[in-house]
Amino acid sequence: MTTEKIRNMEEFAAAIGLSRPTVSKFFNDPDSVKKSTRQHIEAALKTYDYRPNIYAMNQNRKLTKNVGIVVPYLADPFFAEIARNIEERCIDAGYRPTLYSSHGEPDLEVEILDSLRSLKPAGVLLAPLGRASDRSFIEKFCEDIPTVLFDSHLQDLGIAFVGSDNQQFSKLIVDYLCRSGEPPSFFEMANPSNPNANRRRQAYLDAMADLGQEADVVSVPGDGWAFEEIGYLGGLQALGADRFKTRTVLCSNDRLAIGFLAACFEKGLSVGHKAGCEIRVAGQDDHPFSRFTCPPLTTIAQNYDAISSYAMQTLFAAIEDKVTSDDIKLFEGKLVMRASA
Amino acid sequence: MTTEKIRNMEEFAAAIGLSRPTVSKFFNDPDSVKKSTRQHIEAALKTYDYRPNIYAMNQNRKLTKNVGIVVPYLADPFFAEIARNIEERCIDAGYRPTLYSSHGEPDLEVEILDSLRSLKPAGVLLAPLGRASDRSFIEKFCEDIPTVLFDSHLQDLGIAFVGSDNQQFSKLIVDYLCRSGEPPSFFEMANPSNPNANRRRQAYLDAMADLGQEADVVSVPGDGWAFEEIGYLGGLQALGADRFKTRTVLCSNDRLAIGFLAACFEKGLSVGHKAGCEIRVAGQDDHPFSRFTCPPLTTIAQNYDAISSYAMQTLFAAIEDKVTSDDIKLFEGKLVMRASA
DNA sequence: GTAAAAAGTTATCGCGCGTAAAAATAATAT
DNA sequence: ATATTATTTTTACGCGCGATAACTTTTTAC
Repeated sequence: MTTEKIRNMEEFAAAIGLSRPTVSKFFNDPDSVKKSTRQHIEAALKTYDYRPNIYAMNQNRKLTKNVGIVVPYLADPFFAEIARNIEERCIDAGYRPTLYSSHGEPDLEVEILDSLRSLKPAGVLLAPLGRASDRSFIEKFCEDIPTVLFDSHLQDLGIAFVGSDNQQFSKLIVDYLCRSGEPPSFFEMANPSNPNANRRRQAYLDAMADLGQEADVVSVPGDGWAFEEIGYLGGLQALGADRFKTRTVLCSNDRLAIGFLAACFEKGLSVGHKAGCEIRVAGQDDHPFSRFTCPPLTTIAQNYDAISSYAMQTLFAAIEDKVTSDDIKLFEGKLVMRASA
Repeated sequence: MTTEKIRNMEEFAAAIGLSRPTVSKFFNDPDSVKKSTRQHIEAALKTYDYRPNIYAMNQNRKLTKNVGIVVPYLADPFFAEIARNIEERCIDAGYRPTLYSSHGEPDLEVEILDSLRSLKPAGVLLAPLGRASDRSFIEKFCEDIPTVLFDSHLQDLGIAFVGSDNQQFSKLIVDYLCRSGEPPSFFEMANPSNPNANRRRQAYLDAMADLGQEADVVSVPGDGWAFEEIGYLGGLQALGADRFKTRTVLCSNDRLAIGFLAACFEKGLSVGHKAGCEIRVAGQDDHPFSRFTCPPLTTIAQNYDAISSYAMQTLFAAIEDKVTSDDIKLFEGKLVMRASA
């Protein structure tokens, strides 16, 4: 065990009797060296625990294997889940993902993108803050670095956008609710930063019009990312003031619905579609926790897998082929019927 | 607007008529240059949008400003929240945090720590996977890089451990439950990877013994990090088989409790401490969503702020003073009384 | 066994910056 | 005006690796 600490590739190469360029070639593609030397290196790797410095590697490379993932709010399990999904796919594809959260703050989003440049990423998957984002800044960023947007669409930015078909989401759930009972009121926060919220409201209005029903939108105050609390407080207020025209409430998203359910509980309203229940509640997203609410939340499931998978594919295609296919891919949601509506 | 793109510090220095070392000094400490040149640089910084490359900066520095944050499972809002808290504190302290999630996989934890070395971090805040962690590997890592452990304690590793006083947690909630009604049964998963779970079980047993009550531990199968599902499925099974000796259930943690609440709901059991309720349920952690369960969950609140704050302080003290104070800091929890128990 | 192909070596830049010592310039004191 | 001190500049090297060109050695082919 002459385990003198190996400090760099030079020392490692010397220790195993090879030249540095050969070792370098090996790390960039193990098959680019002769099989015997490859095995030699691989064996030596277990004796001397040496690893090339990733950041030094990337410094002078024309194309790195880095991928930046930026989400607006990581404490939201939806983004945590989708980030996890994307990270795994990146790793499997041989890339090195680095995850960032804007924590709901536009300044931080800018800061992240700025420092992301130092990483020289091959590409970036960005779920922007939405309305609060510094559009012109992101625009510049997208010009320099292949960027696929997801979740939140910023018109004409990035090489592609991958998200959910909010039109279809709201249409689907409105149809279901109307078919199975009373037409729904729509519950939302007044100033959503995420543009999806606006599309969902509009889709609700359209769907209701299609069915010849009278729409009823209840907007409650609140901004930021504490959706459960907004849904809870707003729900208490709206229920107390009897603002809903119907006893069926479609929430703009699941987190709002979770807060609204808590408000219903506090008001002593029994939620569900069964006989004896006083109010039906539905959400949109199929949030990881929606299965475990009381009652379990009826919702429209985002296709996590499809979104992250397609976003990755698009990005990799762009990286490898330098295609700038400015397309928009929207995935449909699936109705998930549970006890709440 | 002679906005020729500035590519590096060399070009930037040349463009503003200074030498690179002077500019370099400025970026490492704006006060280390004359006030007039400092103002000169700061003004120029707005004309030419140049930023030093962070990774190149760190390459040849004895002490970087990088801080690694590693959590076991980021899709758990508890870790997401504490990570957010720590990240903000790092930024405010002038450090650059980078966040990693092991996604519950020991291999990935090792991989993360390995690649973290390339970052040359000044220090690392690590919440290990726990039982599943590669202890000897982490030990080596801690020898090389100042590391503060949090949440999950690995004996004798790192320069310090910061976490919650699980003894006190369980004692507090057991006392409360006994005082306010029937003594609790303890609901847990059979093979928790997090060592806190074991401490909580033991603390439950001790607390019950202290009060002269008969303990009742119900362990349900399941491993991994899908605690809600484990609590839900296990809860259904345990309730169905009538395994609980009492009608008061203390869950090992809030996520398990959330799943258990869903099981209770499905079984038609009304949860709460009010008259007419059939079962009381309590958790431990004060998970971000526990306020919004139906009914809201009575629990013991972890002191997020104190934990992250103290962990940061300890790490920075160690970085700056090179103190290796191998101490353990446990924060007490606060009883949060809500409707569920 | 010899030529051609493949693989490895040496050598030298380059990436974008930190760092340290020596030399030059500027600001302040006497 | 000279000495003193504070800043800045020059110069030079280092970090850990990628990339390329010109050779040399080994392997494969015939």
